[in-house]
Amino acid sequence: MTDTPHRRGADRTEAIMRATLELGQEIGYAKLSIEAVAARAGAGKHTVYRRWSSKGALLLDSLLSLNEPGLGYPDTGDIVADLRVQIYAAVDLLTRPPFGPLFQALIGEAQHAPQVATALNERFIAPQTARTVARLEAARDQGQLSPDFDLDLAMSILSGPLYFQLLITQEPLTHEYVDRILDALFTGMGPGHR
Amino acid sequence: MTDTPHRRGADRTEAIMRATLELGQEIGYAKLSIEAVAARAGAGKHTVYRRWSSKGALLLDSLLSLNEPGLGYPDTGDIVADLRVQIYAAVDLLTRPPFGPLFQALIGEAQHAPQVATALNERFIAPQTARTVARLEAARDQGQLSPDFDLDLAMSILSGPLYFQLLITQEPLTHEYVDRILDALFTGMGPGHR
DNA sequence: TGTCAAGTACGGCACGTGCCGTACCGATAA
DNA sequence: TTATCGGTACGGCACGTGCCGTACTTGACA
Repeated sequence: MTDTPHRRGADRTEAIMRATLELGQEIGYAKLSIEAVAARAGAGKHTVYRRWSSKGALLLDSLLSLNEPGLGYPDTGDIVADLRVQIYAAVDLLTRPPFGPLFQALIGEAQHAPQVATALNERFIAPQTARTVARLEAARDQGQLSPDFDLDLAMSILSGPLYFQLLITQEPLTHEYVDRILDALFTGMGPGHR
Repeated sequence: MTDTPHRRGADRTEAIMRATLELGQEIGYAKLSIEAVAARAGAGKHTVYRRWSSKGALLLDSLLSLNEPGLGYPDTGDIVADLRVQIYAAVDLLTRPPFGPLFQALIGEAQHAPQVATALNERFIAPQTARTVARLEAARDQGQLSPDFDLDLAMSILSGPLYFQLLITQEPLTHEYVDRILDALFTGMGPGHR
């Protein structure tokens, strides 16, 4: 079964995505070539191009293939604790190889490939955002947040600084940093402006 | 002056950076090639490679050459109003062509070119951040903010969501959005968590 | 159920193209 | 003279496509 040549369909798809992740981890996204991926997977270039229109599309599928969603998105009734669990999980994912570095490179690619940007948003960012907003909304409906609490803005304040550190300042993402953001969002910046 | 062949030094540097910005605006960063830049500038490729080690380094210099700092960073005594002016200016810069789109592409490039990332941080992000933090620090020293006000965290909350929209969700950056972030930071998320 | 022909996906190879980064050349300026 | 310049040529690499022979799948027919 393993040696049989000319396997088909999902078989090849998986082999190619696996090769993409392996090579990406070994040599980095920048040096990754479709030719090398095909060779590693024991596939022809046509087979790659038939399913993916670009290196970015291939990497996005490859990354999503190893992201198991549904882990760690609880609703215990404590909105802050639940959000902490969600965002810890997101930070862990963004940090852990091979997902983290390759995902970061994919965001980079998206900056000059609009199709990749759209796909990345629809298939990863938006669902992740939706889960957090849904949890916030539930808390608001249960009276734990004020009725005029701005869900989308809260979401941006939770996510923005994380991606800012990941993509711009390149400082490490830590759970402690997440705690500080949650503190600022829900209890304010110290006594704050006065 | 225009037709004289074999001009030297800073003359050539400026012509090459101008060609980079022109071509970048016309065809986008992804399709921009050193060869095309050299041709447009009437320069040899060697002259480009002598001064810049990569396309990213060239674009960074080109972009910085048209960013005139020192505009709109006032200290009127009103911290919120002053920050608003600063961040409006930053948003305008990030939005206005040719700077905006090319800068965005440069951040993308930085994701898989560490040297570009470092240079981008040192020569653009860090100075910008420092100005904002300095203004916040002055406000804290003057008693307008509480003594334990977290300057760096505030900076992240101000910048993060902006870059998140610019790089990830690709929604338009507006002054109104800046206002909402400032509101959240200095007056809290509605009555907020309770 | 068994056979076989048509259709499809495949691996492998070769091709032309575009851009890379380097090397060399003759011309021009300091 | 000497360093810098524009221009050109070069080898190398990866791109995306076309073609070929093979292996697998499908389904009609007996």
